Amino acid sequence: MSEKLEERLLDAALERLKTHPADGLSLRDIAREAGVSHQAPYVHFSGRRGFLAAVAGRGLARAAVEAAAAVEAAGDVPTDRLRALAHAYVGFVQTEPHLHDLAYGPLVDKADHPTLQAAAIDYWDLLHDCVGACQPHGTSEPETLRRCVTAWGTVYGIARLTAHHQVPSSVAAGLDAILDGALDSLTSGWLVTDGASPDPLGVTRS
Amino acid sequence: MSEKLEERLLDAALERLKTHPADGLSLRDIAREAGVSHQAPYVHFSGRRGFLAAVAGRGLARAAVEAAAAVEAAGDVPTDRLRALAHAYVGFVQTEPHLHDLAYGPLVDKADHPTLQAAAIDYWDLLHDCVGACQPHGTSEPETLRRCVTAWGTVYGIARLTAHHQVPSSVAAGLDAILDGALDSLTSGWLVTDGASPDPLGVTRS
DNA sequence: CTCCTCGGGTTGACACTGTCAAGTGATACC
DNA sequence: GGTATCACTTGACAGTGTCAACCCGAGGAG
Repeated sequence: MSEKLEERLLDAALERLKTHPADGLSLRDIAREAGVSHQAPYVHFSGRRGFLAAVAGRGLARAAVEAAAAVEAAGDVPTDRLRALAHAYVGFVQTEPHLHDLAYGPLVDKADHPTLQAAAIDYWDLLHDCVGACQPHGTSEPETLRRCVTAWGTVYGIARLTAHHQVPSSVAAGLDAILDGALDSLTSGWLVTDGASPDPLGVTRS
Repeated sequence: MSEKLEERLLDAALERLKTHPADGLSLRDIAREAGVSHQAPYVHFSGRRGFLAAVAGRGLARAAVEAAAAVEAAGDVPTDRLRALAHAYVGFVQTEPHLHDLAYGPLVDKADHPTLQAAAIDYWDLLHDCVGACQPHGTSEPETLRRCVTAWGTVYGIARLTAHHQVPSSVAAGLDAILDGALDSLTSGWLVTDGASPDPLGVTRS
């Protein structure tokens, strides 16, 4: 009873998400677990979607903080920082796949709750910073954005496919190697500025 | 009334999936639409999960057939075929994101229905063939599998992120360019056989 | 022809869900 | 003291998935 009810409900939902997918999550169940009536959540949230969005926002915000810490701990080399972000992201998807699905899936819209929107922006900014720092001088902003999406998509896809057991387990076991290989491939491709054709000899120019 | 009820139910569900996400799909609603009682689906399917799995199987099987046709139409050059597969996959995710989510998401397990399992295997085999044909001579099978997962993950991630409007719309508009760039990056990286460090000068050896 | 089985479908019930409407009680303010 | 507000409860309603029982027509066995 120490915390406020609003936070207790969110934390109970996050706890359940660790083991159960989001679509089966019941407002009444959460309320029961918190020892309040089935209508209590409606005082703090605008229906089920609003509640789920708030849950996703809280969870994603925490994940973003963890990821930022991992990036900081990785030192100053841009590719090391990007790699740390990628591994943090994969760890997030692996340990909390249902939360990740909720935050970036169709059950909820970023417009449903401001904290979700804010957390998504924080995470995106982190990605943008890490990818941007890996770009050679003179890379245009649109190209950087495209590379952000490519990098995110790559890590996202690999992480989600393995988290939901869609790839042979023998392959999933080597997830880290796959991820590192994909990142190497991405970053080495970035050494070429946009529009230009591949020019391996240009890699050393700052 | 011409078709069998089983197929009418599946088709009605696939139709609804084109516009509504799978988690809100109601068995009773589907049954009503087909003009039968709310219990009729249980004659043919083992509960909701079994029904959803069958729906996903039917939809994924069709998508696999379309993708295979697109690959064939692309000619004989391996990278062209892989590119055709990637674009077909992205088209599938873009036009039927909810069906894709259902087939590869946590709402359903491949073990829930044999047709889903078979369709998933067909699609995977298609991927494996296309990726395998792009590998230089002597690439080990485990390495090929890893590259399958990397390629699938990359395309899957980029497609799903844009389909669910998680990236800035200005970037999503250039989806094809992003996809082609990612594929170029992947395939050029594959010109190096596994274990060896990057060696740009070796790209021409067969 | 009668009897029986059985697959495809129906009806009815149950527990459960999200959500609307109204009520309650304490706390803060004029 | 009165009153407005906030956090919460109680009660209802429609809709859902699922279990159990029933029904009915076609097909085969005797």
